Amino acid sequence: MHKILVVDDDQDLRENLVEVLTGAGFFADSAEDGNRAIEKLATDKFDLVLLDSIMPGMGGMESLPLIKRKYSKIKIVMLTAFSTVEGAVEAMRKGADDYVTKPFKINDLLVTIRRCLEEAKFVACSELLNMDDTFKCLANATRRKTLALLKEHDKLRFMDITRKLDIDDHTKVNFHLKVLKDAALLEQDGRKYYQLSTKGKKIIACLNSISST
Amino acid sequence: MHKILVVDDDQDLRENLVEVLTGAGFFADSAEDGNRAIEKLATDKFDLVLLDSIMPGMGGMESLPLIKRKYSKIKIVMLTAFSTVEGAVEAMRKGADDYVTKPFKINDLLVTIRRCLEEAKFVACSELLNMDDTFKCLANATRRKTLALLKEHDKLRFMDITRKLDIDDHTKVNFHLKVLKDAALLEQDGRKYYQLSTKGKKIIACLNSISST
DNA sequence: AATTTCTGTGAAGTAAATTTATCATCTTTC
DNA sequence: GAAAGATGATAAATTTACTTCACAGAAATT
Repeated sequence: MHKILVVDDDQDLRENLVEVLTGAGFFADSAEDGNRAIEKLATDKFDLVLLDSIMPGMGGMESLPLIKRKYSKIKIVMLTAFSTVEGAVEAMRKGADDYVTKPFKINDLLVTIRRCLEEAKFVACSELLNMDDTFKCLANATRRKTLALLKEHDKLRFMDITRKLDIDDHTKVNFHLKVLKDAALLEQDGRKYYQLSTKGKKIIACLNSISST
Repeated sequence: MHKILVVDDDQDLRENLVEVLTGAGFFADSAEDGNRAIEKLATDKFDLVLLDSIMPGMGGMESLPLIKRKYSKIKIVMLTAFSTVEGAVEAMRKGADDYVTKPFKINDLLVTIRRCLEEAKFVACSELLNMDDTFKCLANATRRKTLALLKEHDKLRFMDITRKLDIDDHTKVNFHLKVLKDAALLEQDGRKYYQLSTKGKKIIACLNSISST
């Protein structure tokens, strides 16, 4: 069962939402401002936070990046009364997963919540642990360099890669390309050009986010 | 020099923007709808796309996900006249990096553009290639499992880890913990509890994003 | 104080990954 | 159609990663 934290200074709305969410099959708890929310998040595990943007004490806009940074997998839906395009854009830039304007139809909110949770569907660690080939592949600098090359040049032929890697023995490159192909990080088109597969692109994007932050 | 593609059906605005952007030190080109934009992106490399949301032919909302999926590293700033909160949220959810409402002050737009490009600043591949220890670490399933365990339990002692991994020879676990520690993915506090380091947390978050999408 | 559990080291052996070397085929190009 | 370069398979040699074993001090239990 998914756990949702409702953060709003309006007690009526808070209690109401908790009731509705409970009725909709969620576990729901609530907090009256950003500080209390962060406390609750520290002790209890939640899947999603409904966050009011303006509250006495710490507001949603302030607590949003704090929460997102610490609990990156928790989905956050901003709930706001005085909504502007700028505010929405800022919230999304800060890491909100969705943004709902008050007053809202409760059904719309439920749809939004379900969609966010669906996106969060987390292959936990079981799948992560099965990515043995992928990680073994990435363990080698030559192969990572090859991926980087293909990221930059889109398509390359065997000897292009060999030369760009500055490796004189082409059979060594051949070995690594095979490993990469077996791990499905790259593929060859009809003309034998090597290119990143979808999986490969995803990995590269991810790796860049590791090293850049 | 950064290359920017202006996509708008209004010829005046298009030419104007290209001129201003060129004056501001960018290379700028333009396209009059989504289809033409996608064509231009296929032949030429761009760093950022200014995308009008409503155009005859393929609009920005339609082309946005197509562009983002194919060229994940290109930043996209939506430019829109009839702007609503819902529209802004939808655009951001679809992968826009920012959202500007027409009419805009040219200076505000430049600020937005520069910020987006700054964020895109790509540690290229040099840094990525130096992460040898990190990747070698992740190449081993036992070590990944250890990271996953620590992600879940925050702090664990040596024998806790050994038992949870269901490994009878504790010295084997010791070996892997040492490798993880050397790669700075985890650390020990004064009481010898093992926990994820900042780097380790970042890596784990990243790995989850690989497997979940 | 004696005993068990926890935490760790280092050497030596085993397994796996990588490199090197040898050879085969397939395309272009002349 | 022969020569030259591009591509790739396979096996042996080497390097690196991993496991096992023997041992030992610290901390907790009895």
